[in-house]
Amino acid sequence: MSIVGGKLVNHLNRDQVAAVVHTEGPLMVLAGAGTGKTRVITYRAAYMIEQGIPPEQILGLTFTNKAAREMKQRIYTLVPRGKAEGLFLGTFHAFCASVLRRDIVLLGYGRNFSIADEVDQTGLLKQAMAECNISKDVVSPSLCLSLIGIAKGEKKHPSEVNIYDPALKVVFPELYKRYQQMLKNQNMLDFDDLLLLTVHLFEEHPGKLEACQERYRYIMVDEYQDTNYLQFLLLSYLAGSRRNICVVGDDDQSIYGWRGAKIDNILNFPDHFKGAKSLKLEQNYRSTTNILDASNSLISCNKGRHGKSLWSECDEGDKIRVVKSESDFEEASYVGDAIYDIQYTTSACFRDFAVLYRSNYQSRMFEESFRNARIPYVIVGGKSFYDRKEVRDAVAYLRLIVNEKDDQSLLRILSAPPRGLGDKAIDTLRRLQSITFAPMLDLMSSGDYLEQVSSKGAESSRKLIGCIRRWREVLTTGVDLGVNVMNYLREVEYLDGLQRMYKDREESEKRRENVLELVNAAHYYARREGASATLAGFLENYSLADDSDKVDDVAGSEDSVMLMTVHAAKGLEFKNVFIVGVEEKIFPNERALDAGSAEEERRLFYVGMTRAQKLLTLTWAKKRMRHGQLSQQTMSRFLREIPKDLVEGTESSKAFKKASYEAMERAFQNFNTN
DNA sequence: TACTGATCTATTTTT
DNA sequence: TAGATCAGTA
Repeated sequence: MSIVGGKLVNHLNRDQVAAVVHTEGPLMVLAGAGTGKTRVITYRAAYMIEQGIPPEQILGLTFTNKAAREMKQRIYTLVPRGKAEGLFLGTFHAFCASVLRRDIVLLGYGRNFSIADEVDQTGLLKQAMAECNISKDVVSPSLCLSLIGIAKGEKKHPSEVNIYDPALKVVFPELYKRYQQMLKNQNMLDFDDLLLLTVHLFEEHPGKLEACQERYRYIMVDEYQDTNYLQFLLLSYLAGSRRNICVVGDDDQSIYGWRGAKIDNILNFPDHFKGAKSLKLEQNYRSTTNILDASNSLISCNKGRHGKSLWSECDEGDKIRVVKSESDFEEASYVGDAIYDIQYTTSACFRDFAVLYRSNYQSRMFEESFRNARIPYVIVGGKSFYDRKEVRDAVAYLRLIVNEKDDQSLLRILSAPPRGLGDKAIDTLRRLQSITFAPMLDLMSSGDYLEQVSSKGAESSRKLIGCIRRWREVLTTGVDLGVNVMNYLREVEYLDGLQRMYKDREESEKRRENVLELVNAAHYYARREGASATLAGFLENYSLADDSDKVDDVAGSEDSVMLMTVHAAKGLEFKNVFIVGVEEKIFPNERALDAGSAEEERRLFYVGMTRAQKLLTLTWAKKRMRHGQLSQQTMSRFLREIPKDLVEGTESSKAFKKASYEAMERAFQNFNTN
């Protein structure tokens, strides 16, 4: 029982050790916030390797690439050099993508499939609605998409999905079918398909499943509370009769129910895997006892929990600050002010602070305030680099190279930059496709098409297609990826086209830089992967990159306050945390309440609270602009659920005065001592 | 076809 | 408030 010479017990507490050494048979570890969940997973992997289990037999599944990356790094430091080689540690989606890249041909798709993102999905669905003659006034595309997601996540036939809207109920199965057909025609998979088709593959080709079972004999799953039915199914298939499956999670931190996560998976694990050992980790190493007690008492308002109570050897610490402001504006300036104030008293860096909110739009007020106060900040999530229009356009050009059936991408680039191909050309393509079912890219070089568009359109079509075909030869080799991507984008007239698309000089330059940033990413990717680099591989990386991946890009390099949603903050910790907008209808979110997710909102708030190590501040404002209108706000129910004796209440205007008074006093003292 | 300005409307979280 | 969409014009 040793890890790199030392005894396990020197690194871990009793419960953690128990989890690490239980390697055979099903195991559930209920790990509260900050109880060393990652430590257990990484030590467990290291321990197994040390026990002589070949690393390639270990499969670790996470929800984010970041979590996977961090665990991998930690495992590598725990075992002797080279000993962890071959271990698979990645997201569910990445794992499924890798399985499908090998065998998806068996399901009638091409191995060069593209992965549809939300924009592609919406485009596809809108087109499906148009073809089925369904007006978007009757059915909202976004609702429909989320229902499709739920249907897939629960592996349900479209007619089995619970739909309250009678109009949608009637057309849903048809829409679903059409949408799915369009995806397949374009050789595209949406995120849910990655999981669903892997399950199909295993069901229809048992040999493929057996091969996987044979290879991956030990399975570990992080954040098990966020798995949906498909993921559960996948896991139970993979675990097979060996049942060497270890899941780690926290039912109190299940915050993705709206995306189909089934908290029941973790609540019922002992039933699903009979004879499973179950362990609880309750010693928290992160927060002060005040923060823990407050969090515990908030979460205890929920029903249907495994029931856990976190404790800590840390001291009491400061009380929770609850700050009332007159307005959203005042709230934002208070937070800025408080950051400076806390910096003075605790010598904290900017990166020791996080401002957490329920919804992305809430960031704006704080951005302005921080800019004025000269506080460096980083916004995590929201409209990220990859979501920028010019980046997406550039990616569409690349996707078309890899997957010639990708009509979504073709439609995107047709008028970016404008090249005389507009509605007319698109109509023609659609019409032709409804007859021939050929990819639009092919149709564009057909005589029928060229005859029907203007001579200018025909000319630029020929040019565009020629260019794409030429570069396909070059780019699919994967050689000099960065350079070639750059030259392709130039030759296809995208880079220079930016100037025509954005006539404001400054703006077009900015957008050009962003595209070059993407080129750069391709370059880095190519360097990292060496000989195995392919354009397809780069695009897959891009598609599966998640929001938390973008955290370290910036966080490591600069000393900045972090602004993000509570969802994005899961798994992170900060010395000082501000949860802002703690008001009814905002946190808990109004629509979530309507949807009956009050308990999930509470768990979300719990996640936010437990991010704090030292100081937790909860702020709310009496008035704020909502939908462009002034609205009177009331304090969130969550504030009432925290015991009064753990709280120190203030009003921001008073706190302001107090802070500035203290700052003056300090300055005065400094003046005297110097 | 492409661009402009006006109007509408929706604001939850995202692998 | 701002983004998305639409209708009308060059």
